[in-house]
Amino acid sequence: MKLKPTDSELEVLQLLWEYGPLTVRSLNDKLNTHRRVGYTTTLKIMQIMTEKGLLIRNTEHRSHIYKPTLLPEEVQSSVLDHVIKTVFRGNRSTLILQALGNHSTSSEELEEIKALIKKMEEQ
Amino acid sequence: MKLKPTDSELEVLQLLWEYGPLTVRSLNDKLNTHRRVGYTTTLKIMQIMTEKGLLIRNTEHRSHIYKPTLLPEEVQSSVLDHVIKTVFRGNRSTLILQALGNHSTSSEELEEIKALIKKMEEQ
DNA sequence: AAATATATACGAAGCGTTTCGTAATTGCAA
DNA sequence: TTGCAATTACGAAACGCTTCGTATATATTT
Repeated sequence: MKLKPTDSELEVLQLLWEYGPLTVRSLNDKLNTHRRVGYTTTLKIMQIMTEKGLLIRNTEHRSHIYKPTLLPEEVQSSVLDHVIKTVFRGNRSTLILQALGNHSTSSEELEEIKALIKKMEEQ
Repeated sequence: MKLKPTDSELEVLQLLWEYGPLTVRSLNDKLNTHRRVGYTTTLKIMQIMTEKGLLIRNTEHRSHIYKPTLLPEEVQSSVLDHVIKTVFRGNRSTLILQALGNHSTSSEELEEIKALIKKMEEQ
């Protein structure tokens, strides 16, 4: 899967993943709790995302209801692959070490990661 | 640091980090081993990057010599922060688990990561 | 049913990136 | 020193994203 959603598109996806399918109106309302965006701007972006296949919409009623075609994990993994390729010269572990090293990670997170490593080693 | 280099800009940076300071000519040559790009295209991109402060150039000689202003780690960390914020809802460990989980990681990489976790726990 | 409100559709402007053609400049060689 | 080759500078076109105004369509309300 070869995706590179824009930041605006990601905002839309995040909200739809969090709240479930929404109309343009309600999604725009939620967007506007964070930053000021015009209704028709949001409409246009969601229409383009639909053309691209990022969203599908139910047009039975007057207010169309939009939902993502992809799961968060699918988009995350696609973006991650792209970043690894372009920013980390294809070196995945460098990315992991960067993410681990440059910031304080809580001990719960560390435990979680250790557990996953253990599981991977057992295979 | 708030950066979001384009893919073209990252290509340039990667080559400069790998080979050291270069003229437009030689960088463009290296680029063209991978894909076809016109000389003036590369020139323009590097000029814009200089305006942005991503590169600095030595103009003593006729052929200017360009080099990055930032280290790979600085750009990596900045891009990573942005991805974590926009794609992973600010959740760093989700990114790490994704990077670990979705692909086969070699046992050397796993050892490297385990070592880093150990070091972090000891602090 | 007519007026009003709300939704979608359409089109265009502004901006940044990429691309390249062409002009201007500079160094080197004949 | 005149001409050629290489380099930078400039400008513009094409494209995609974001933004919004306006037009059109569709409900709802009075």
